[in-house]
Amino acid sequence: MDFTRQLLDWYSLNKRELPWRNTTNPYRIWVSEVILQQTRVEQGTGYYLAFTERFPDIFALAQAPEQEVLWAWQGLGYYSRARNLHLTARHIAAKCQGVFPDDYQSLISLKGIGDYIASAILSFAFALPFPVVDGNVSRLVTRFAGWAEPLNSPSLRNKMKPFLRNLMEGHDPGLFNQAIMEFGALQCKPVNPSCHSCIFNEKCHAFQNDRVGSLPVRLPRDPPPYLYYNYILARSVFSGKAHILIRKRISPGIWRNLYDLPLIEASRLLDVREVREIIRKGSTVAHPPVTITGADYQHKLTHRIIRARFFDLDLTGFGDINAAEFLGHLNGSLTMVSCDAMERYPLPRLIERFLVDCGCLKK
DNA sequence: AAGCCGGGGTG
DNA sequence: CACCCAGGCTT
Repeated sequence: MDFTRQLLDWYSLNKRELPWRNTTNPYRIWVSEVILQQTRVEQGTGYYLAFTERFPDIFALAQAPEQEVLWAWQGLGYYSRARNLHLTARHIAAKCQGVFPDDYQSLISLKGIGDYIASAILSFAFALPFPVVDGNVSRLVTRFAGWAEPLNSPSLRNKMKPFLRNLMEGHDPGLFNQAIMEFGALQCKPVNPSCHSCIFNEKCHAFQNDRVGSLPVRLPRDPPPYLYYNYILARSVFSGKAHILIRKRISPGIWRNLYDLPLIEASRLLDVREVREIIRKGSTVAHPPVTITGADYQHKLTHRIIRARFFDLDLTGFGDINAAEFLGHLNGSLTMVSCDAMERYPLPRLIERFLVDCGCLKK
């Protein structure tokens, strides 16, 4: 029996029931693939269910304000995925009457759709023979074939697709793609793969040559640099409700279009005296009531490590001093919102954690 | 070609 | 701690 026949048999016995399977609806497939980029199935499933419930078709997504889309994405990370998803939904709704393109060139010209997602949509929704190359597939193939070129090297990528097209030949493209990814995810796992129960272990180059632990080859990354975020929690009570000052991160970079707090970014964490002086310079208040809120936070991203310290600034009783003006020299686009309204704003996990810890946000 | 972009689970 | 996940965009 050939490789693909064995693979498909394995798949029919071992596949997981996942909510985006058993559909040829390109919208649903697209949403699931975007959510699952760089994201584990277990982490993405809940988001997928909530997202498709809130935005059941491409028109619902196109009509929504961006802030709602980002809110649905809150905690998933890589927020440009959500912004691009929204942009492309608006494009397809307006320019294509909501109908998804069914050719490769049109698909990858869309924001947020690259080679992988285009191939996934074409094979799952339209049964066209485009092999997908994701982390699971490249791991399985490099091990099985014994290819030691680094992942993402041109030479490896050049032979990956022909290899897969050859295996796919004569079979259902969507089924083949699902099966090979599932095999990578469940059997040919990144660490401690289940080689002894693997149906391919006799033909697997890595297993036969004791190279499973050293394939695929991944180039080492430089350690991420530290960022130091000194945040101001500017609070005030009026109209009988607690309010805090938040800001929209409008510039390109980390957490674009999400909300955080007035920020003093520096080469280190600052102390109360330094922060008080910075605030004093930008306001008419001689002695800004700045205190430290509690323990520092550390938040790790793939490419940065953020050390965050939060300073409390209680503006209650400062009468008609406008809080945004108070800190306006730090950042633009500041807004005073009630704590009750906070749960409607998309927040990075770091800010969400802090606001919950200090009682400004309920969770 | 290289840098940038989140967050979380696992060993 | 390190590793890595159903990758894509920008420069």
